[in-house]
Amino acid sequence: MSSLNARTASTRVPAGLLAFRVLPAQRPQSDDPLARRRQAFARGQELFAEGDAAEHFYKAVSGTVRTVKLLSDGRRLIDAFHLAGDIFGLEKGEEHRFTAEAVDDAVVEVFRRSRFTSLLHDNPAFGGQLMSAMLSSLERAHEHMVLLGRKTAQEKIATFLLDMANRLGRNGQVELPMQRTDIADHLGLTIETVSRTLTQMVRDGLIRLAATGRTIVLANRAGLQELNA
Amino acid sequence: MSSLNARTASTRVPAGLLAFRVLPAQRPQSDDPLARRRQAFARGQELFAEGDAAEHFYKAVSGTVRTVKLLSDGRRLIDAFHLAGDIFGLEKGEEHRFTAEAVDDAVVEVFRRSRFTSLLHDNPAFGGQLMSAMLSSLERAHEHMVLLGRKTAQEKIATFLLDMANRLGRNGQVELPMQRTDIADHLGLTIETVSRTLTQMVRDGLIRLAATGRTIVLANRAGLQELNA
DNA sequence: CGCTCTCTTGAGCCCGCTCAACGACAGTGG
DNA sequence: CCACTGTCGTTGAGCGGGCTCAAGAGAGCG
Repeated sequence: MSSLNARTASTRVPAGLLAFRVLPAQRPQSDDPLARRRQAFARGQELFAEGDAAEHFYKAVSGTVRTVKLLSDGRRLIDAFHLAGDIFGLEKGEEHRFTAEAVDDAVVEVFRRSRFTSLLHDNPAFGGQLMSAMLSSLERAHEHMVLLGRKTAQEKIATFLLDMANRLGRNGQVELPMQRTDIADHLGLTIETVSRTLTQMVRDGLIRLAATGRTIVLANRAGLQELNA
Repeated sequence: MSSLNARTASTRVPAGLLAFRVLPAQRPQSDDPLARRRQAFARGQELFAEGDAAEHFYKAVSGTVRTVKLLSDGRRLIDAFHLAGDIFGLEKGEEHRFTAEAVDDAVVEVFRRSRFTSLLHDNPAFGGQLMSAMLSSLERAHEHMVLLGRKTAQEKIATFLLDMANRLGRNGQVELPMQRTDIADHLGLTIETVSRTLTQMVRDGLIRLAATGRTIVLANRAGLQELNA
């Protein structure tokens, strides 16, 4: 690991897509106690960066958002992919601890954090929901630590595919929203290992790959489950 | 990785230590709204196991508690070491998602989870504290994912030592409460690699090891910090 | 049709793993 | 008192899974 796998996905975006749009809130009444609004982000666009003031937190509405941590030399880890319903970007301190970027075109609901503390008092039910979301996030994080620390490449990929299929799959197949680099940086692997492992899984009859490589058919779910350890 | 490092620390305990004691609460008035009590656990003793009903959650008072996840073949990952003040064991669902064991003789404060939801309503301040503890836990988990997924053995050990020194250290030295196996299973390494890396750090003048190997002097904190990436 | 981005595939290497042995203690019992 | 036993940590030798470096094939787009 001489260069320590610091290759990072180019996140450049076609210039025309860079401007974001503030969408009208679903119900734009101004007395919404959560002060939420909707916002759309184009593929590759940054929602917020590590170190930014954490004035807002977010709930994914559609599309996919990745939260990213970087080491000083560029090595990258994607903590999580956030799909519809997932809450992210809520911080204890005053700054965001990671960067959030749109994996594909994504729409999120934006909440003001300043309302957060008062909300816990005025609306304990909302606090409970938030606590529940935090606990889910923590569970995911713990599971992912086991994956990163103790699973083989094959097991990592199998776990990842089953998870994505559970969250996005239809009829035994998944359309992955992210590219190989993102998968690698999520699983603590290199892009080459991800590619090779998928190819091997095709040979083993566990999955089938569509032409683009983004659509994956789970040909042998039981076989994948065995690798899920 | 043919046996995939499934060697696990023996957690057997001298028979005489196995009985635990329920300590008198600090202020044993029965109107404590948090319904807390204190409990002591001997080295190696289990607080709760993965799959147990999650009726309580815990706050470490003294000593060290590890939370552990196991794969089916015995591979082990220690999510975290919990020291005085840390909250752990709070679940979203009805079951504990990991096992908690005392690393050394430890005392914890035990909270009833059944009080949890009502507490959020009756005592929003407590809810805020709990939320804050959850967010801290999440931050730690995210940092640890970067370590597990992207750091080298040397960097993992350096990060670990600095973290433990910040939490437990005095006068530039730390008395580690856990054995090498625990360190390995926390960092996603083997016990041999932990041992070899520490030895190499001694050779490099970064640290000094006491005779027992548990006490570590940070001889060159700046050097360790550089490895912290 | 050239340019860029993404993914795949090959060849070879190295970091951290496996397997193995040993030393230092602590506890235990004859 | 010392032999016996189990635990914990260290060290050595050798291997292999996943990495690095490199090249090339498709797909999408201006």
